Amino acid sequence: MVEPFNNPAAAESGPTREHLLEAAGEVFGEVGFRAATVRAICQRAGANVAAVNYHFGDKEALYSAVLQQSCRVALAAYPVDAGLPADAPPEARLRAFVRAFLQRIFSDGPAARHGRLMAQEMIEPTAALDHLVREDIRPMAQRLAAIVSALVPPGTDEASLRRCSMSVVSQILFYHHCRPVVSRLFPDLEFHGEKLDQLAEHITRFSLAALRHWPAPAEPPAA
Amino acid sequence: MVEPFNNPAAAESGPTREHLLEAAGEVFGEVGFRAATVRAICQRAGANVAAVNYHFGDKEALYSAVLQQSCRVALAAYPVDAGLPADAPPEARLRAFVRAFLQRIFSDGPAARHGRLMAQEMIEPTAALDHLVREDIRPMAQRLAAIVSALVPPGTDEASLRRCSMSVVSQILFYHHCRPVVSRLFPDLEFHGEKLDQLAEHITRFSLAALRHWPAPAEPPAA
DNA sequence: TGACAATTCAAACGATTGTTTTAAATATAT
DNA sequence: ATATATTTAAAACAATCGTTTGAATTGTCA
Repeated sequence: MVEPFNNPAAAESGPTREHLLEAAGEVFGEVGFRAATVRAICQRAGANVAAVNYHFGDKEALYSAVLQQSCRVALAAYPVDAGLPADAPPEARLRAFVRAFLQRIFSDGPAARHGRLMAQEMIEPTAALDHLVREDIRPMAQRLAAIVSALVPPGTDEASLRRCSMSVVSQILFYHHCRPVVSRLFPDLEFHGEKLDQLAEHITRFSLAALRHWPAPAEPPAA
Repeated sequence: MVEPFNNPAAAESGPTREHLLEAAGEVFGEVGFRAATVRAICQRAGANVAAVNYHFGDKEALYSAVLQQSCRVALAAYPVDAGLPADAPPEARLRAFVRAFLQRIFSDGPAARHGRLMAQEMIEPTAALDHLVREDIRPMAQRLAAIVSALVPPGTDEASLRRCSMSVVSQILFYHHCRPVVSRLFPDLEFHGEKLDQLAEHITRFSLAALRHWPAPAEPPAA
């Protein structure tokens, strides 16, 4: 056996594999999948150039492993409900959702990598995205939908509900996805500490104002 | 003279240069700056491999030219105010702004390229972004700020105003920037014709509901 | 037409990419 | 300790990249 990368049991072996995952997370997050070179990753990991192919098969398999691990790390660091009971008022749950999401994206630690990786995945989707949407993003979207559903008038149709959910997340993701433009337009903006909390508060208030005053569903046309 | 690319007067010479701009717009829009190869561009333009360096100097200069031209094309195809008088009611101006922005991004024609190029510029900003922010994005941001300013209560502070503007554009850009995830979550969503108008209407209503009731009373944070 | 500039072309250059090879080093088990 | 399997290491591979070169071609004006 000279290629342990397809051995599921060996997936937790050796420190080199861990170092590669760590280094690859940094490099991929900094320059993206395509611009990242296995040589740069291996150098940062203190490993040989052949280490990636030996431990993971090829560059893309390493990237896939990085993406899934970074998602786990980010969600573990900043849980969706931030320790809030499921029966808390929807306003509080929305506020917690927005805050945790922003922190997950703008944190300094390794949790921030996931945000950068996802942003790059939006430009050049890889096969790893399907797995991620199925396992992590869809459940999160359903959680938000539940919160939004408790805020809009009862009987709001499904399509409006989905669009309202997206109006909420869009405000969160915007500052991250469009950071190059945002920081050029407003160089004084910051995205950590108290400033991040203020941003979360703004998004929450804006969304609450819209959702609370969302027009009641129109009368369905008689069939 | 064997390098006409730095001759401003020669910038409008020959059909090859135009073909290169056209082909480069397509290729850059499809795969991004880094993944695009000058060979692919030249092949699509029916030109020699050396044509890019001859007419533009290097690959990045060609990209810069493409980015600026695509911005002009997109703004010409879908103007910001959509032929609306400046003294129209702010609600109508917001609706026109949102609609034109969405159409600019999701159009099928060459105007759509600009959206894709900008999305990639968010991931890997090039030197061309500074010029673009200065010349096109900032004026557009100020137009939106004027509309928003007419909708929120007078005396709203500058920071809130900026954040509200961003809450509006964020909803527009979201569907474009996160399309890989959105279309995996909701495969039935479409972004053209009537569906696009409905989306514009949603974003307008959501934003109007929020802005008209700004500032919304914040829920006291859960203890 | 003839001279000169502008443009195109095939070919190659130098650098970098992901990956493979082959052998040496290390760990593990008998 | 010996044999076996696992892991590391240096070197090279084949492919592709942006760019350059120098000659051939085309266009232009006297």
